[in-house]
Amino acid sequence: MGHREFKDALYAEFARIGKAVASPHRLEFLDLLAQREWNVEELAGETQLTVANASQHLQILRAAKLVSVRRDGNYAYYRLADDRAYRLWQAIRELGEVRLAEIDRIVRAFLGNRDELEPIDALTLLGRIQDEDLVVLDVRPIPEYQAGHLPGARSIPVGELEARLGELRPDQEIVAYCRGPYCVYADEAVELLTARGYLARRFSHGFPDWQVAGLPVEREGIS
Amino acid sequence: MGHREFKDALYAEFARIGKAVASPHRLEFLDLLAQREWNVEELAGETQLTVANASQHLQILRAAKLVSVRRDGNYAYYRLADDRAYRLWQAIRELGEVRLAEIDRIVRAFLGNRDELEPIDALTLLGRIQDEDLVVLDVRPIPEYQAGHLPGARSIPVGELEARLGELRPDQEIVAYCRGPYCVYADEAVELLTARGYLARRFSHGFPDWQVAGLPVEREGIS
DNA sequence: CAAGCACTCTAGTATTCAATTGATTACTTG
DNA sequence: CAAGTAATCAATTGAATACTAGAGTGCTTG
Repeated sequence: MGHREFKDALYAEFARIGKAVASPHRLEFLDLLAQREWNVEELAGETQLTVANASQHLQILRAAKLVSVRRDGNYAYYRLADDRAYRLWQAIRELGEVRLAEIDRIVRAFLGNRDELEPIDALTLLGRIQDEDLVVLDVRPIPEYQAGHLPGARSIPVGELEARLGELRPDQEIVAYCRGPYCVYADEAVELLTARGYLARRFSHGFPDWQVAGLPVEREGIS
Repeated sequence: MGHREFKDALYAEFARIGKAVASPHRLEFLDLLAQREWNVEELAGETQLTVANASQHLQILRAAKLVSVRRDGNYAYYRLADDRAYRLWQAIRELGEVRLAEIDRIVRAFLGNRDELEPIDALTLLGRIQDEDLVVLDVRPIPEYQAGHLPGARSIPVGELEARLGELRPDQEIVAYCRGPYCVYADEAVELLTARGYLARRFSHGFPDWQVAGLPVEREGIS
């Protein structure tokens, strides 16, 4: 084997990982799988793909060792293989921030200007997480909250927030978070809360970023 | 714009970055561009692609904002856009290590068992880099050494090493490094040096990893 | 300003990939 | 063990991508 054949074989192997993240649907899968484990039907429903198509994308992610699967009866539960897989998605996201032109245009077209929401970063939030006058609010769907959440966070999925406003004290500051920096749930929650007179901000990132940074997490139990 | 259209547009944008790293040749380009800036002909020669083909791959990397270009007369000099681009390649490489089965098989088929070469990590090397009885040896091609190297490193490209053994003192320990963990130059150097009775090891990573970790680097000048 | 050079673009072809459809497998439960 | 369900596989279609060859662009130099 010559130098060239060696390099070709090596880079071809790495490119299998690259190919795995070359599809929009597979990137969305990674973002979802970072929240909790999902079975194929759930993922297909969440992303509006057919089950067969979702399954095939999952095979590709699995072949690249980005996700792993656990079988339980009829169900196949997929999850991220490890932190490295999430770091790859993080690296792509961070590069996306450079592409401000396109991505910011897309985000703003949907959300308006997010800077007004005064995002709070992880370390600042960590420092204040025990404060009595601060409520950390997990606005993701309940299964994702159950699979892991910020310490002391309360769960109110964004769709139920309006109906459950009574559970929140107007004298407390609220920090909402969701799946990640490009997830809109927390933005929608902050917008609603602010309109109703609450002092609300969003955590700049999401639960998986918090977790992969090695910060403390809580599991189980609805508050 | 509905939730789904928003997400589709967003992930499609991120997938452009994923697609850019879905090709073996483009990954090799990233590895090379992390060493120094190259013009199109040089890259095409190094990777044995046609100039037109290399140019097209570079356009794709540029569109994904992974590389930037500087024009000087007839020449177009390409370089990595920033550290984030290298971190993406790092993330892919680290995931590759999980795929031990295939990649290790490829590496071993070419290099034999590398564990015998006793790699030294960055922090250990940093601690000993001033030692009188330690020589840090950059075995990459000279232009890459000139574009930046470890502090105090001496440049002997691996192809010239055998002829220039007289420049090395047998009583000094030698740490060789090259482009990165999957570059073979340092392995070949260590193999040659060990066979000739020198005490030689390889740095576990490469110059770009050292640099992106924020460790000190030197530029210019051949020693 | 003509010739040479580095690079890029355009077309054309071969290949690979994505999504759909329908069939099949693997497991569970009555 | 038959029926039902979740997931996967196989085959097909159309779209996207990779590579080549040749033309074209823009800069430099005699």
